[in-house]
Amino acid sequence: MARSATTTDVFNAIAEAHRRDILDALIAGEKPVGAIVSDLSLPQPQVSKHLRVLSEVGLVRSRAEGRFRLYRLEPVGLRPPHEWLAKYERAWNARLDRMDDYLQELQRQGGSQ
Amino acid sequence: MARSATTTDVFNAIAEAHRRDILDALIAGEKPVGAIVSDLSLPQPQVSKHLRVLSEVGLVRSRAEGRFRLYRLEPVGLRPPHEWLAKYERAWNARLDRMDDYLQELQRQGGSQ
DNA sequence: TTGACATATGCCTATATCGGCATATAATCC
DNA sequence: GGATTATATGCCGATATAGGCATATGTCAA
Repeated sequence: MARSATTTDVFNAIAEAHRRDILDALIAGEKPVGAIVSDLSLPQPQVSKHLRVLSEVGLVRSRAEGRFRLYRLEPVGLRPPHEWLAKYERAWNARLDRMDDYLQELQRQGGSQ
Repeated sequence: MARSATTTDVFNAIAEAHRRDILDALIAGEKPVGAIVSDLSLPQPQVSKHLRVLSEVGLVRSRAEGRFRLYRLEPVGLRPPHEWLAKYERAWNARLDRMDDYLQELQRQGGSQ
């Protein structure tokens, strides 16, 4: 077995930087493929393929408009990864707090000398 | 070129379900490899290799304690993906709001019949 | 030293990937 | 019809991967 399929898993779908860029480009709103291509300066077939992956995991939907194909964000699929990461928010805050404490401790010691 | 290296990129490191499981197992606190192995019922070499990847992207640190090796979470590295996803929070809330509106609209129409 | 335990590493196979390029499909306009 | 534009798909090569297994490394105990 190789790495999990991007097609199956949202986590794998957003592991690709270009795909994240595409999603970012779609935050502003619905766009035809060509707009994404010129936004990101990527070859058109590459963009189409990434859009296909994003569409298969449900992060994006398309509708035909004349000979254009407009893609729009379907952001709900990003909730599960966001929630998985949210579990760690406490953990890193705790660490930053401890770091703060440590820095203040250093400062206190430095100040008392 | 194939997919980006898990070694370089936190997004790729957490794209693997087993690695997410390992991180989840470490939320409770520092653990030796063996504890993770029995928590997740995975072969030990596999766990060691995943820990190596996690360690290389800085999501995990280890210290030696006798013949054990204790791994602990280093959660700060999870902030960038969390923040990237946070941008979309508004987007999916907006969508859920619209969905709410839509459902209420349906209900209003249904109620008036 | 010898042996038992804990962990890391090496080699292997199968596979899914990204990107490049050429080309197919589809819609529009002349 | 034919030409042009917009997008999707097919095939290819290179590569990194996850997992399996055997084994190396390291640490302690008797």
